[in-house]
Amino acid sequence: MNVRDAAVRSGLPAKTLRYYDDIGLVVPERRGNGYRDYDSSAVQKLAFLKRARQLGFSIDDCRQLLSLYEDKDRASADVKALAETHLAEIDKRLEELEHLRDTLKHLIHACRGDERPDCPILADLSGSE
Amino acid sequence: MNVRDAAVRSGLPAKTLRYYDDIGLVVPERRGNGYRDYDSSAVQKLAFLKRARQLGFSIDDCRQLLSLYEDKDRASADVKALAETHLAEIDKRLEELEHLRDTLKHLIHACRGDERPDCPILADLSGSE
DNA sequence: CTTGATCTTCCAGTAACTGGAAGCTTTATG
DNA sequence: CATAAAGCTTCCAGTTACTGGAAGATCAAG
Repeated sequence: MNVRDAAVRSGLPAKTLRYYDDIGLVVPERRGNGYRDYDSSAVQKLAFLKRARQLGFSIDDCRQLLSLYEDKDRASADVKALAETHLAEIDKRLEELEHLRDTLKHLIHACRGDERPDCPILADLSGSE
Repeated sequence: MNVRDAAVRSGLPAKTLRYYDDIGLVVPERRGNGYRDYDSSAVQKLAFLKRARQLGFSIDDCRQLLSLYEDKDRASADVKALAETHLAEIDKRLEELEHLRDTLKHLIHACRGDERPDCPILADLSGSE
């Protein structure tokens, strides 16, 4: 099947399929005319990737997940370890963002937001607390 | 003062100062030998930028914040509006990440993580629920 | 046979730096 | 004073994961 159809079935843009081909993530067969030819297993991998990306896994993580997915002798422990590492990163990012949000909320709350120039937000940024 | 000293005082890497110069964010004077020459007001702006970046503002936001900072006739409402927009983006990102985290946690919890191949994480990714 | 839709590759741009190379200037040392 | 080390300069490439667009080949329809 052509790239467009594979794109529709996998839910990814055709551009992304070409990109995944370029980086060797999902490499389809080629027809005589040079067109990419995706079979159902390729489409399945693409859908897998879409979901994995939605879960925030990096392309590198996806590469490993994909090879675990295809390895019928895998240990689920390896998958779990990958996911746990990823979860830890998300948790870290969450903490950072929450801290950011709290600080910002605090500053915004303190700012009158009128036509006068004095502003606690700018004061904080300029380090003059 | 040279780029290194300005870097130390502002808390940013010298590379970043050169970058900020390139993009016209903080453009120092130049000495006869071509060396950048930062004065204390430039260092102040750099420190301001460091803090603003720490709060997650984009470079574009920083540009506006900086011009508001320098505009003594500014309205604090403008600063507040910028910050509120930024806060909304952070809140959105937080929701997304929290959703991610919950899904991942759920999947990880369901995975035995032993040497056997069956794995709910891969099952979810492959769409076979 | 021509038109229009798809396909191909390749280049550039995104955000905000960071690392490194090649080369000039200044500073420190013998 | 000569020289070497340190610090400065510019410029190019790489990072992440695509995305947009141009130029050109191919295919399907009428």
